[in-house]
Amino acid sequence: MNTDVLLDVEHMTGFLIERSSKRMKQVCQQILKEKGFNITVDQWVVLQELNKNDGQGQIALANSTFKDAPTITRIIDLLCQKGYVERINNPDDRRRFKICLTQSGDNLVSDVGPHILEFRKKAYAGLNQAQLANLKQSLNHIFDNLNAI
Amino acid sequence: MNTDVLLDVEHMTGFLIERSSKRMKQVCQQILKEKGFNITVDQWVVLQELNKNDGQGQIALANSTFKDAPTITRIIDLLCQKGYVERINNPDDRRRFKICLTQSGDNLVSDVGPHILEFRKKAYAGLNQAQLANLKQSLNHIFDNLNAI
DNA sequence: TACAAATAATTAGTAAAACAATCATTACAT
DNA sequence: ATGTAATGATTGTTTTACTAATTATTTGTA
Repeated sequence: MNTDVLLDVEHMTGFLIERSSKRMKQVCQQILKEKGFNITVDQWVVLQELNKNDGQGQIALANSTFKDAPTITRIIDLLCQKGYVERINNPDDRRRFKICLTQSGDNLVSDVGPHILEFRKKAYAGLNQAQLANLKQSLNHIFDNLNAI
Repeated sequence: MNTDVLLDVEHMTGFLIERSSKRMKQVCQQILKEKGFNITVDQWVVLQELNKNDGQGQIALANSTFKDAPTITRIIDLLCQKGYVERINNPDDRRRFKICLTQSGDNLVSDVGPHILEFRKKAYAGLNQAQLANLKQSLNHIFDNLNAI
């Protein structure tokens, strides 16, 4: 196997994407813990999506958070246990739940939100709008390439 | 919470990084499965690192693959079971193992390698060297920002 | 209407990630 | 030289990801 090929720019990119992704999650989780919030980053992502669009079914929630159905089931289980979310029966389709933030969940989103914004500021410090736009574009390009397979 | 702030460029970037990272792993895993290789992407990452630098201890391996020590322990366990890797006792320091590719592991790396290179071609198709360099730079910038916290 | 296909959600099993705690061994410091 | 700290690896627990299989309900069709 050709070591030169393995060590070039293309080789590292996938690793760098995963590394940044992991580090962002690690630091974000650390902040949630320090501030005394008893949720994981993935649970936060779901709460935030519900805050934008409450009452979604689990499949819709899975799509909008890029998680799969079993994962959403378990995250919702945990968020229900913690009282941040409720499964509401949908009379129009008894297979489906409406997942809704409780008052407690709504309050949590309001409390956590500012810390997440502050985290993002730190994460993206020193990158200008053009660089961020390029970053987004390249990431979407790779994502689209892989969806076409 | 201000929805406008949540929906701007900065907001989405973290999600896009994670989404691309996940999709890359999904597609890569799918290729490994289709081609009949009985390893996970994370196991491949470790094998590949050993191919570059054989005989590392587990801590070194953890650092070079950006995984933590317990994760490496378990990945090495699985790779040993499959016969691709061996834990060699280190007489200089009896706390430490040398993790070494077996002949079978070495063959596997040679067999898998070309498929991974082909995968990368597809993933990065349509991005030129400058765009890839910018992507790397921005990802490293974010990573460095978060290591400074 | 009845039967088959599709959909929403759940369950089970394995792998990986994070964290904390533990154990053995080595290094250091007085 | 002995006790303490640091290091390498492992184990345990919880959460997430993926796959496959299952259940309940709805849709579509013959």
